[in-house]
Amino acid sequence: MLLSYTEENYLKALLKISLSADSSEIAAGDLAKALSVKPGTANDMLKKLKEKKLVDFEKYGKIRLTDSGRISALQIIRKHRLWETFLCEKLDFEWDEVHEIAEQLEHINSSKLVDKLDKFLNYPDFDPHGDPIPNSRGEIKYQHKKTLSEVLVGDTCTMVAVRDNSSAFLQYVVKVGLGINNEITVLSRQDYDAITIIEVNGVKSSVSQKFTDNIYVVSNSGANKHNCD
Amino acid sequence: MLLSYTEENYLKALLKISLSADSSEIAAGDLAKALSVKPGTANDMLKKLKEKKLVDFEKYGKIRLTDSGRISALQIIRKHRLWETFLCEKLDFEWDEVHEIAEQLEHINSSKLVDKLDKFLNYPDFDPHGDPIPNSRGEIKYQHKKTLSEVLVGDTCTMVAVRDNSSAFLQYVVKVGLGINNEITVLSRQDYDAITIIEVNGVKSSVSQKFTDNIYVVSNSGANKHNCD
DNA sequence: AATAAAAGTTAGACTAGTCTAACAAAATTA
DNA sequence: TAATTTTGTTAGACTAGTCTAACTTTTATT
Repeated sequence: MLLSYTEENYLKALLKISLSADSSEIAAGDLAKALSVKPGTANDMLKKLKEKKLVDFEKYGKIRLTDSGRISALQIIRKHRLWETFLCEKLDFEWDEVHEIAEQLEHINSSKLVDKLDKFLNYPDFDPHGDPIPNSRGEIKYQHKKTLSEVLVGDTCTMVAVRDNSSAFLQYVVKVGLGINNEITVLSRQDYDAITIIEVNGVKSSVSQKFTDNIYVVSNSGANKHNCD
Repeated sequence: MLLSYTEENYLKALLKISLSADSSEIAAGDLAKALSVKPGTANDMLKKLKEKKLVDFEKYGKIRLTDSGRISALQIIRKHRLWETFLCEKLDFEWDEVHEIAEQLEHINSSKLVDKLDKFLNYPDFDPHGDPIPNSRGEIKYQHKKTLSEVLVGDTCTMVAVRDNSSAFLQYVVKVGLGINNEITVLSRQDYDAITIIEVNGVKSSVSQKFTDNIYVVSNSGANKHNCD
């Protein structure tokens, strides 16, 4: 099915919300907020998407992606993350610069291009932010990840992703000397305000709870790295 | 100046027409035809572009790109040709497949991306079809090229570009065993219908005038290859 | 359970880009 | 030069996507 640029953005937003909320039921208001449009605008588009059998909902009810809506959304996310990977790995972009450009590139319509790009990048499973890249069948490799806030004092873990993809946060992460696949040791954590002292490559830093909440890691005990599913 | 997708397409079409006609004066009808829109539609957009000082024309008169219109158009063509080069050289696309995809990619808005892509491709001067790629200042390397029809019997030349970029023609060119930078020897030419017998890599083929009109070459006498300006 | 607040829907209006069809000007041809 | 054909312009209408503002339904609070 051919979708407009705007329809694609609505589908992508719906999938992202349902993934981040761990529920397939989406409130119309959350969608409007995610897309920075007014509720009435989102409502109009939802009717159109329902007409096209890409979403389903009752009047005043929660929204769900249909199977075909979900498949379309996954393809868009696949394109977005493949392009981000391309920009970082091949064109030497910093990871905080790629999101805006990928927002445009994800709408390029050519399945042959996507597959060739995937091959060129050697079929990556994760993008530069650690987010999983759906394969051509829409399948995603999951990681048993947790936030850095959950790691116990004294434990060592490996950073696998960020939760906040904003440029401001990503730049801060770099400043702390942190990046995907870096080892982090949690040296101490204040009871009162959860300020955490971490060590990365021999360098110690104090970081806030807001920071640790936005860093995803896997435990370093056991073979719990990338490529688990 | 930020331009819409459609405005960009109008500017690009205007530049292409003025280049192919060797005149900067463009008829409104030619523009409408190039874009497959109705004359009234083109007229509306021309008014808008005139308002933005990207084109200039009098009522019922010929159209010209202004300097800033020309610069914008050159940047779009630069992007188009860089992406075509990327698709062929890095993603192994055939040269007849890249045009449609590049039509989309040329509208991606990020000057940093264009410059990094240019660097990644090692600052190419010509795209896979032999068309010159404007550099970041909008400058173009010209070639002293002529069509294969103009080459005298007995002479040898080097193919540098095609005039017809249609998939049908490009596929035919490949079938004859021809490609950019191949040497062509003109063995004979019929007076009556200009049917020409050429030899490429030891293989002889008979081709029509329509064919030879659409192949650009440079003479092999003298140092008259790529990179002349 | 009644009321207030929050969330969702609808109607009417606007813009960009397109169309058709009537009209006007310019160019061609007889 | 007058008639005809070609080319360009204008007016009115349509679609997609957006807005505001009024309205309705659902949810939360007292």
